[in-house]
This record gives sequence, C-alpha cells and structure tokens, in this order.
Amino acid sequence: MSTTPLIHVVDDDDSLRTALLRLLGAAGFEVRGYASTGDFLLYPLPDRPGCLLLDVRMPGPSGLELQAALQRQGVALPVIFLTGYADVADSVRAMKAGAVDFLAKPVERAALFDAIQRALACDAVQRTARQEAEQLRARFASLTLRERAVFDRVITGKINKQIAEELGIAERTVKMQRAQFMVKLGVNSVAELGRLAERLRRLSD
Amino acid sequence: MSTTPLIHVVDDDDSLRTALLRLLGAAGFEVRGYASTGDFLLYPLPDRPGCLLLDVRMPGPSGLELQAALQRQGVALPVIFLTGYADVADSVRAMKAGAVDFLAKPVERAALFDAIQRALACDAVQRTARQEAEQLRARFASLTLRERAVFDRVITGKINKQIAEELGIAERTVKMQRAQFMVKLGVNSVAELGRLAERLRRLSD
DNA sequence: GTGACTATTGGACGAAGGGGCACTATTGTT
DNA sequence: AACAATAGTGCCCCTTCGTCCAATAGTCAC
Repeated sequence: MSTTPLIHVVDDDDSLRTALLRLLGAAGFEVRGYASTGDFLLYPLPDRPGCLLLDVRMPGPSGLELQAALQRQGVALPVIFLTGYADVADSVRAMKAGAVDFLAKPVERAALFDAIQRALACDAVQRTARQEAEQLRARFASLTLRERAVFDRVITGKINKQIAEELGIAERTVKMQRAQFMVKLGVNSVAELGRLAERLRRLSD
Repeated sequence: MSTTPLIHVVDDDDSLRTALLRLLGAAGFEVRGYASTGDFLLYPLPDRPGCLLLDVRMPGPSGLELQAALQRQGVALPVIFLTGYADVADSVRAMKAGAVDFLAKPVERAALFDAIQRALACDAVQRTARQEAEQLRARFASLTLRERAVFDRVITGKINKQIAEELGIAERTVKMQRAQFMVKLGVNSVAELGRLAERLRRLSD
C-alpha cells in the first residue's frame, strides 16, 4: 500500500549530497542524488510519493529554474530549497513559487526533517486530490455528447419534458439517456448526481 | 458598490511612512498609517477590501508577530512586508505564514504596486469566498433539527418511505419537512439540493 | 380552562420518474 | 442482399413525489 517516500537530492556539492543521501537513507527514506538540474531532468520522474531537496546555486540551470520548469510541466513534487548563500530575493521568489521551505546551509537535522515531513504531507494531499480528480474526469469522459447534454439540464433541475423539448427529442429518449449516465456515473439518485456535478465544477474553475 | 481599497501602512520610520502614504494616496488608494504594531491593533479593523504594508523590525512587537496575531484572530488581510534588513529566515517565515510578498527597502515603485495589486486580488477572492460561505451557513442554520435530519437522508438518495421509517415518523410528515427546507434553502429540485449539500460539505473539511 | 401555535398525520389526486416491450431508421459488416 | 448493432421512439404500468383539504395531539402563555 504505502510505498516508502522517494526523496530526490539535487546538489552539485558531492560531499554534501552524499552526506544527505546517507542521512536520509538511514532515516528510512528511499533516496536519489543528482549533481545538476540536467541530471535530474534526464529521466522521467517516477509517479510516487516524495519530495525534492534542491540546491539554489549550481553550475548550469539554478534550482529556481528547475522549480519553474517543473511547474510548467505540471509536476507538483514539493520542493525544499537548500542554499549556502543567504539571498532574500531568491528565498522570496522560491516561496512565492510554492516551495515548502528554504533552508540555509549548514542545515540543522531537526529543521530538515521537519521540512521533509511537511513536504511529504503536502505531497500526499496533492496526490489524493489529483487522483480523485482523475477518477471523476474519467467517469464523465465516458458520457456521450447527448448524455452530457441531458446531464447538464438534469442538474439544473429541469424536468424530462422540458429537456426533451429543448433538445428536440422524445421524453422517452431523455429517460433512456438519463438512466444510462446514472449507471455510468455510478450514482443511484438525483441528489448524488447533483453532488457529483458540483465536485466536477470545482475542478473546472 | 466597489469601495476604494484601504491600505494600511505600519512602519516606525516617520519619513518613509509619510512618503508611502503620499505615494499610495496619489495612486487613488485610501490609506492609513501607523507608527507601531500597537497603533494598528488599537482600533478594530474595518471590514473592507484592502491590504497591509508591514515593516518587519520596529520597536515593540515585530511585523512578524503582528502577522501571527492577525492569523490567530482569523483576520485574513493580505500582508506585504517591507524590510531594511535582508534576513532570509525572516522572509521565509513570513512567506510560510502566507505573506503576499517580502520587499527590501528601498522598494521600487513597480515592485510595490505589483505586490499591492496581487494582495488586493487575493483579498477580493478571499472576501467573496468568505461571504458565500457565510450565506450558505446562514441558510442551513435556519433548518430545524428534524428538517436537518430529513435533509441528511434526502441527499444520500433515500426515498421518503425509508426516511420515514428511519426517523419513526409518517411519510406524509417527511414530505412536509422536505418541502419546508427546499423553500428555506431556496432550491427547486433535488439536483440543486445535492449541489448545495456538496458546497456545504466543502466548508466543513 | 382557553386560545394560539407548532408538529404531526391521513387520504387522495395529478405530475413526474423508472423501466419493460416492441418497432423503426440508420449505419456498418459479411 | 442479408444481417447485426445502435439510437430513438411510442405505449403502458408502477412507484414516488408534491400538494391540497382536513384532522389530531402536545406546548405555552394568560
């Protein structure tokens, strides 16, 4: 069920990165180290719980640029920054972009583990939310255009007769399509249908 | 309709505060200046759109402490920090606590107005969300215990007969209470009722 | 006790939803 | 050309819902 979290460490300082990997590994996490932004982006990201410990200043693309790139790609992996240079502008930019924390090197063990815990909690919430959204979208994607048209009108409270007239079809047909998408959506009552519709609407806006 | 936003400026530096007030006033905002955290907290906060420009280091309670106090009181006024001392720890703490931005003095006009614009947008979103939540809660608060019991079962798709048996009352009575809360909640169909129920559930968790 | 008020109930009728059965038209397949 | 497969339809029956008219029982103030 619960896979052990995978923690990615991106830092060009070999000795620090190795120390971090050892520390986190000893704490029971699965870990992967990368010496640069490019190394990290080289292979596709496995779809599993985790977070990213990211150095800010490195040869090549900076940690901030990596964070922005991940955002553009729609990757929601929580990021914890580690930096040796105290730069307020960097920290603010990172936090505005959604970083979980921004820690100064040398980082204290307690602060690091606290940040990781928050990052993993954040990731877990995001993952379940995304998963539920996917399931919901999938269910609605199986509806035909006609069924979807009837659905849209049912959830606004219209009665079959009105729907039939609006769509230029027989009331009997409305009943059929209605019954069909009730099965497809896995609901047994109009009330549940309305709740499902509201959950779908939340995803859109 | 749209009140001009009210911008609060808390800074112990009289000349800077005055300059900020003049600048923002000239830009069309309504402004109020405070020389300390205490001054700001002295009077109740008017309930209107706005944001808070807050210095970090001041004699007495710091800006960060004020931010924390506002959070504890449930005040959601967006905060933009201004600081003369570049301190990464402060900036991270402020941003983690939800600050809109954290700007170094001397602050550029463009950066300031950009931050203010984002803060006001954020405030507007929060205010409408809170207002809708209030209205929703108010509508549900008008339901009697019995009506609420029937409501809970209607939205799970139970039919009147089942509800009547569960609650130990006649089906006829269920119908009546059902009609009553439909009026109270201002909906015309079970589908809308379900959507309303889902919106209410969102507020709880 | 009396009257006002609320909650609850019974019976009945029309409107609406749900679904079974059979027919038709269109489309794609062999 | 013959043959499914599918969507749309008409007819009919049953259940459920919404509502009107009326009646009963409990509570509270005076």
